[in-house]
Amino acid sequence: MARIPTTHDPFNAVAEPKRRQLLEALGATERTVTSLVALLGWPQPMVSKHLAVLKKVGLVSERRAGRQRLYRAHLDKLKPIFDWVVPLERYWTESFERLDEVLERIQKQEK
Amino acid sequence: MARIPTTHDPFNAVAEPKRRQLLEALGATERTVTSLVALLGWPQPMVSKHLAVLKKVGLVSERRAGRQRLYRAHLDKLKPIFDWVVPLERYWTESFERLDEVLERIQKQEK
DNA sequence: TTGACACATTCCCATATTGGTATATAAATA
DNA sequence: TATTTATATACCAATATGGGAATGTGTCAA
Repeated sequence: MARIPTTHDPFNAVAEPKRRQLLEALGATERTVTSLVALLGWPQPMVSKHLAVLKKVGLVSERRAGRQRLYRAHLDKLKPIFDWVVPLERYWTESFERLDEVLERIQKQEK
Repeated sequence: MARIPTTHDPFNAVAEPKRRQLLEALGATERTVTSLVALLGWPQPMVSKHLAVLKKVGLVSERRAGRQRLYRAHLDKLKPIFDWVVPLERYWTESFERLDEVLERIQKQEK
């Protein structure tokens, strides 16, 4: 077997930083491929190919309008990532630090 | 170029579900490889190899004790993922739904 | 010192991926 | 109809992965 395909789930799809950028560039607005090319400064096939990956995972959808295609982000598809990582935050949050570390910092501040 | 190495950052390291399981299995407790093998039921080399990836990204650290190695998770290294995904939650949260959708649901409830 | 134990590492294979370049497709326009 | 515009797709190269099986390494024990 090999590595899990990028189109398998949101985790793998957004592991590529360019695809995160793409989602950010889309934000809440529908955009044309050309507009994304202009915005990001990438070669057009690169934009199309990354969009294709995002589309397979459902992170974007496409609507045709004449010769253009309008892409829209569906960020709710990131929920699995959200749901996985958020509960783990408590492990690095101050409220769960070891008591002695907290006390040590308080002492420093008192000096 | 090829795909970004799994050891490049937490996003790529954690895109593999087995590595997420491993982190969950570790949780807040230090564990031995053998203990993880028993807990997860995977072949030992598989556990070791996935741990090696997590270690390169800093998501786990290793401590030697006799012939065993004790692994501990460092979940704070997930912060980049947390910081990226959490601000995007607002896009699928009810408070940001389109007004007409909200109204439509309210009407249904009134029936 | 030899063996058993805990774990890491190597080798092999099949498979995807990324970027770049070139080309195909479809729609609008002259 | 011929051409241009907007976008997708095919092809190529280099690289890395993950699983399985085998083997290496270091440490404790008899």
